[in-house]
Amino acid sequence: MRRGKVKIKPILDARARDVCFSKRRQVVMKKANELSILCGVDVAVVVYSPAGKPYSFGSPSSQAITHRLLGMAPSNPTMGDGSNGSGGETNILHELNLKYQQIQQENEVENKKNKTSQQAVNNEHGEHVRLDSDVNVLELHELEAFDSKLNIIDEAVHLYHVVKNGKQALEPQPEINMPTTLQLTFNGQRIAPSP
Amino acid sequence: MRRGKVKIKPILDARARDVCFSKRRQVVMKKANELSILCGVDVAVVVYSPAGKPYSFGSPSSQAITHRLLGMAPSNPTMGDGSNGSGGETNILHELNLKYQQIQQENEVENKKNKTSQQAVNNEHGEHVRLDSDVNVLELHELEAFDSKLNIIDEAVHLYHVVKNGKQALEPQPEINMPTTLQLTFNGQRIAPSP
DNA sequence: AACTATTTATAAGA
DNA sequence: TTCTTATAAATAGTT
Repeated sequence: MRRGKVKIKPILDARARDVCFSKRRQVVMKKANELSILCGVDVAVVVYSPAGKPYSFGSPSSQAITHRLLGMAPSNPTMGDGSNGSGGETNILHELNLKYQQIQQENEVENKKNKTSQQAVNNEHGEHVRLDSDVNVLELHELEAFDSKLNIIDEAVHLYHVVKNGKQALEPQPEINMPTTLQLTFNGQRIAPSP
Repeated sequence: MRRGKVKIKPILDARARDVCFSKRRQVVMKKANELSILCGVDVAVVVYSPAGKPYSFGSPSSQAITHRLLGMAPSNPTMGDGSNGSGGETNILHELNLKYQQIQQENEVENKKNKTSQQAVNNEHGEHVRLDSDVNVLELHELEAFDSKLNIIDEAVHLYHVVKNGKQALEPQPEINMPTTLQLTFNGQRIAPSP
């Protein structure tokens, strides 16, 4: 495995290419996210899969719009210091990105815990069991972020429809606003689609 | 040096932040370039330094990808590749629909993983306990949805921006299209600066 | 999807 | 700023 360094040239095999794409795309997005958080800068990434599906990441590239959507005044565009974390206006997207990163870190921790202590506990049915002490906290974090996310996207998409098709297009919104596929109802209610 | 793993949080020290930015920016650009070459896909990256200086990378060009994302005709028909020539323009709605399908698929996968019914129990310490299978699934589930959510937000917001302010609203940002840092112009031609 | 040998990337120190 | 270095992360191929 991995004999010698890898040559950067087009991968001909479709399967290998798709696998590589999937892995590397995640890494690019992850690193873009890390860069935006670590350095507090604007980052935007758009990637198209070999099949043509778009993936994108943007930290405060959509910051202004987000603030607009939330009815907040756009933060001062000339932030020379860059240290806006003093506690004034909160950058929603940046916070969400931070939370996202936090979730990832916590998730990694949890995964490692699971791996190391996989033999933790089994209940009488032989099913794996573990304490949910910090699990609840983790879920709360995720729920909060998820909730905010849903709200923002709904508003963004909603606004898009209004601007594009006019106000009469509010009700239908057949394609986009349908949370049909995502049965991830949030808001403290149930989350999983419960198969 | 490098004791323990790095925690992703805003770097307060300006110098350390600049150094980190410089290094990580190069890496993001490099990996974006490698991704575009290895998998033959379109990639665009825009990064603003802490000082506000823009750096960008794009496989055909960040502008072309932006146009593709918006379903606009490319400015210069340089190469008539068969990617989008199948018929008609790829509009944002279609792209968003594809993304939603993707989310749906991901959710379905996670749901299948989550088939085992769960049940909360209490351990000998009286602490609340539950099966971790659904917890893990739930975490993954939310993370994936969260990630996808970010993507959708960015695109929807971007589109909203364009529709609201017009196409020219994209151009006035002369910084974005600057291929400043990486001169890795790629098109099947030369790729790496040949170290 | 998990594993692994190897290469890269990273942050701090010099 | 560049170089070094100990450690972590990423990678491609295999299983």
